[in-house]
Amino acid sequence: MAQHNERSGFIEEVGLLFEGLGVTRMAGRIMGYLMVSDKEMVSFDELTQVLQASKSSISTNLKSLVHLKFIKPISVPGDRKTYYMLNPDLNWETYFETRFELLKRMLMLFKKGIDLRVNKKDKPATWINEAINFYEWISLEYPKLLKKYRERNNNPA
Amino acid sequence: MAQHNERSGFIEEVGLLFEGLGVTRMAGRIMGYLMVSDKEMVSFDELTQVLQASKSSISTNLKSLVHLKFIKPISVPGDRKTYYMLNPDLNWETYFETRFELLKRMLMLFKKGIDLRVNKKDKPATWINEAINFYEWISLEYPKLLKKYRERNNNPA
DNA sequence: TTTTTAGTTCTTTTATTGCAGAACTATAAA
DNA sequence: TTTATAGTTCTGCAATAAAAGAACTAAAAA
Repeated sequence: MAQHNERSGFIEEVGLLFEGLGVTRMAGRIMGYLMVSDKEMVSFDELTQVLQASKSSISTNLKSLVHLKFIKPISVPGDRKTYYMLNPDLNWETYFETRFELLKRMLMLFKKGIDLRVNKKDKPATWINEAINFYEWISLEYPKLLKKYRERNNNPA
Repeated sequence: MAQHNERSGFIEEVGLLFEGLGVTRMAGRIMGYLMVSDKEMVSFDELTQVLQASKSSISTNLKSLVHLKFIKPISVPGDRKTYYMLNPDLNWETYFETRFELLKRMLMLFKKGIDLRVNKKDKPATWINEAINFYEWISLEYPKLLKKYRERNNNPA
């Protein structure tokens, strides 16, 4: 990192945390920099310099962050540069809804597991049924939870 | 796979799904086999054979599944073999609570981000504050949700 | 039209990780 | 005590993926 201060530490932390979230460490660093930069939007070139990374890596990772709707590209007429900012339209509920897909897949799989068993009352069957019980419940409650948040925020007190 | 039937397909599916959950594909296959096997418990050796995998891979993955409390080793006196079964004591609420840790880490990080900003009212600050708003809310609701499930199941109707 | 700027895309390098094979350990059986 | 069984751990290999480097494209500026 070019500058060694609290911010570069923060940027690395975001990098590591986002890495565990499925994007690359570099994508996380970009998010981190956008969060602590004093500018509202940051150019491609600035990112390569401050993150000491290659253009190719920055390019690829910016694309993926745009695709995930984490950031938003800004183009200004008469300026060939593209700027990027944290996407104000990102809503976290929607992001969390993608997690819901995984829950449903898990549920489907457990049900298929039961179907494939000869004995549907023994210990493994009981284990699977308990999983089904939980996943069925959470698959029902999870969207409710997000809906509740959405309502609270769209109809503020 | 030794036998080509619906079950081996299922086992592969579990492998892929669990892979996305942070364990290895092989660990997922073991889970899959334990789910569709007609036996209540399965030996180390049986796993190497039915999954056509090396002893080392099976050994390592069994250890990790035991550590994650997904499975339980069973030893029988007078029998040197160790058997494994789906852990009846696994409770999914507890498993999901580990997800909660990540939520808290995200929240902490966003708060740190705000602290590091000079301007705490501009667009990036607003973006972070919205994230904080969401994560603060879900960090509060998430444990409630799991508690509700626990109560429903410990006090069955 | 030529040159510079800005960024993309393709190829190569490097690091990580899962798995196999083999050597090793412990324990029960012969 | 020796041998066979059951499983662990260490080493090496193969596959994957992130990032760098370099070649390429598009468009504005000179």
